[in-house]
Amino acid sequence: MATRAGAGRQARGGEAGAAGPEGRDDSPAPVPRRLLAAATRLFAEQGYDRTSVQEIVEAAGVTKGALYHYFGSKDDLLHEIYGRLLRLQQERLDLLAEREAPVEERLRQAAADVVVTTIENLDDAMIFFRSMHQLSPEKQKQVRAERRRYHERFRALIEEGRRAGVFSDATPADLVVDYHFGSVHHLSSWYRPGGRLSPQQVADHLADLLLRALRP
Amino acid sequence: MATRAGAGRQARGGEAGAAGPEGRDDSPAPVPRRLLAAATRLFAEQGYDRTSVQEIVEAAGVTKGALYHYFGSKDDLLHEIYGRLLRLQQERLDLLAEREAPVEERLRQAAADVVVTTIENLDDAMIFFRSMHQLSPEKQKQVRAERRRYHERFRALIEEGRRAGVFSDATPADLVVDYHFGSVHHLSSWYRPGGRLSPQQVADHLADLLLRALRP
Amino acid sequence: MATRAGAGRQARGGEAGAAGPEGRDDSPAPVPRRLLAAATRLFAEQGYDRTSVQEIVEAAGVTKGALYHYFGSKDDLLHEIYGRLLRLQQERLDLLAEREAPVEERLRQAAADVVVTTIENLDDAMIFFRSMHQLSPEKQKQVRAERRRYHERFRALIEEGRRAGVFSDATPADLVVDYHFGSVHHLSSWYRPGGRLSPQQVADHLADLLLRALRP
Amino acid sequence: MATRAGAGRQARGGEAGAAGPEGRDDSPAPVPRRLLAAATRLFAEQGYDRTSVQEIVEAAGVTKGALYHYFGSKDDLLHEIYGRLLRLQQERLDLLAEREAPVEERLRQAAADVVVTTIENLDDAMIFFRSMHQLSPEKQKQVRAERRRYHERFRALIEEGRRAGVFSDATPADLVVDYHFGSVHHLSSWYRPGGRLSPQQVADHLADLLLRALRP
DNA sequence: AATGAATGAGACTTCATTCAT
DNA sequence: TATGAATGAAGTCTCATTCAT
Repeated sequence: MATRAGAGRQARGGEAGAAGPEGRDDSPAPVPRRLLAAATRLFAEQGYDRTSVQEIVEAAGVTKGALYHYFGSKDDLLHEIYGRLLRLQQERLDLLAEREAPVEERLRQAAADVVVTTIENLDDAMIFFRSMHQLSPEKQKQVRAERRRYHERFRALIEEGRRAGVFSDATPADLVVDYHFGSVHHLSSWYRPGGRLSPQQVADHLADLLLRALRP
Repeated sequence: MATRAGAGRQARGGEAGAAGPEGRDDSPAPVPRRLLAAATRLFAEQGYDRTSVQEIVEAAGVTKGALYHYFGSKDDLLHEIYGRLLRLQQERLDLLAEREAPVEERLRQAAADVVVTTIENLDDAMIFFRSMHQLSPEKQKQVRAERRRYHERFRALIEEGRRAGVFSDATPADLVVDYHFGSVHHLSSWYRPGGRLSPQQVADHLADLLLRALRP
Repeated sequence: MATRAGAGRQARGGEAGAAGPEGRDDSPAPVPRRLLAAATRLFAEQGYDRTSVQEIVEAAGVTKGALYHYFGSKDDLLHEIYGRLLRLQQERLDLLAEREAPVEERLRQAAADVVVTTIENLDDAMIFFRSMHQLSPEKQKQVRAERRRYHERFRALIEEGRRAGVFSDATPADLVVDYHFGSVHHLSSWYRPGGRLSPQQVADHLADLLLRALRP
Repeated sequence: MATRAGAGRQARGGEAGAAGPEGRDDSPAPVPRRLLAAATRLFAEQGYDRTSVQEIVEAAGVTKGALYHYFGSKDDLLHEIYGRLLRLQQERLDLLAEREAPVEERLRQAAADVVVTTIENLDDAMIFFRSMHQLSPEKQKQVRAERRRYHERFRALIEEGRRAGVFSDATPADLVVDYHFGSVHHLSSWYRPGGRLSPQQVADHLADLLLRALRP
């Protein structure tokens, strides 16, 4: 267990090593990375429960022993996929929210940004929304806590705008947040790459709807 | 085959028979009904793949043979649960949309109504959004077609309002529909019965957000 | 049991009743007859164990209750199919063997006749050779006894010819019988209706091979 | 998939390893070998459909998981049993047919040899003739193709003899082949080890019947 | 760091037969 | 004479995980 707990770090550590600063690295991706990529694709295509460990290791070109060397369980793969997306979005939201700009501008950018990064990681997002309930209760709790932190930061922006008098307060702020994130979750149900609208266009439209709904 | 083909009808037919006109029917619910109720609860609690047929029949107090007498597969149970909710919501939308009232009023009612019925059937809804991808491809196609019909009806209301000049046309109508239904899907992720807001209050707020976003 | 034991008779009784002497009977075939016909086709197509009672009753257009009214078990259907073919061939052999004709002529006709009737009842024959071991031990014993009687009658012809000096006695007679009946069994493995040779031509060739092998 | 694809080879590879060059190897037979032996015996005794996977693994002293580690399905076991016998007989026929000897001598030896090897592998042969139709259609096709190759080689011998003028051409050659192989198939229906005639005696008689039938 | 054989529990589904009506 | 709901045992196969090497 203790040994395996460190495995996640190694998996991530692998990312940095994949390409040196000189950019000339044609070595194959490291094993943990290949496993995560295979798992992500398969979970998105078939669902978590329908994807067997055997399929994952075959797609990654390794054996089961290797998977269990790096990850404590199948469940760990799922958790790592979540973590990847959550860390990315939290980081970007924190940066955007702290910028120097009118609050309505920062909210618009944050609302659009989460749409763009969700579309750019649509497999991760689909897995997130479909399979979170398949995580072990313990890990589920942890993920939910990280998500709450994200929501809180977003809600704080709305309330900041209200205090500044630029947003209506007709609707409880957490309902507004859920309204917007509902549409973000929903993206993986209908958005298809190569569709009529580019990710940025979709993002601008959805952010616009949010801002319009908040007009006083 | 012939036997099973008729089973769906009987399963639904069972609904009407559950309570006589005098309302005093203490006979046990018919077997197909009991099975659907048990499956609904368990799928919502544990997810479709994690719920075994054995658990369902035990919860319903029948044997596996009985289940397969009425339903061709576990998959059929899921399909029937979807159908139940879809038929209900489609019926209500059709009624609301044809009323005599200003279009903004009809849209507001439709937008709120789908929220209320979703909350009132939160188990069905949760199963719907989490497990639809676990249906057989064929049934998935059928469900998607019915859902599309629902969306189309909703979208037609928005476009009617645009032609009447009461809604903005800043955003493509289908995006607006997806925006709203995203929040409906999302309900099962955060709404808990007995919470701060009643189903109707939540519905009014969400409908209000939609209408505000559509203000010209 | 006792009641059902009589069912076989009724099933056969049904045969005579199917068409009156006037030949104008457009009533549907009686239920036991329809069941046997369906079972014969399905057993030949799919094998005995792979054919379910449900399939049989559906193909016959009746219900399971009806089947179990006329036949004590699935096994009974198989037994009845055997009996039909065995009775037919035994009857014909007895007639042929008693004719007034040289023994080599009678053997040739008997050897050809069993080929023709086997081809004309190819489904029954296929079931016979493939599925006899799936009968209950008791019924299997009975069938084997009837078959032995058939073989004995055939062997007697060979020995009659030997005593008359027209057949070689290089080979034990029972081996000769098995040699010929092997090829009869084998028919259902390769003969296809509408092939290059008519049933009678195939029969003549196989009888000829037997007679040639027996030349002194 | 990849794992199972290799299993067949290992199963057969296991054969060579069963006894070392010194012949003193008391290690237990390898798992795939034990499984095949158990399956062969049980299929012959009870038939393919009546033998459960559970019975096979119990007889082999392993678990179900082990069976499915080596064989993709119950069907694969059947296929492997067929393959074993087919490969053996094809190999022997090829050797015999190419010998330096008069064609009637080579045909007689080939005709007798297939009888002897069939008797020596009577379980395999019984399974072959009773259960081939229970193979998956795809595998059935493959087996039929291999069998056809065997028949073709045999038929070529007959035609060679005809061209040499030593065999009658009264009967189409393929009919002659079917005549003989019918009796080979039939062996498992009547031959019992320890009977009146030894395998070789039976083989000589049956080959003799064939040769006598072919006399000009 | 990695293999892959083996486990054992549990998955979904089928089926011949019975019985109240 | 016939129905069809219900049974309950058994069927084949899958899977996450472990462990000796």
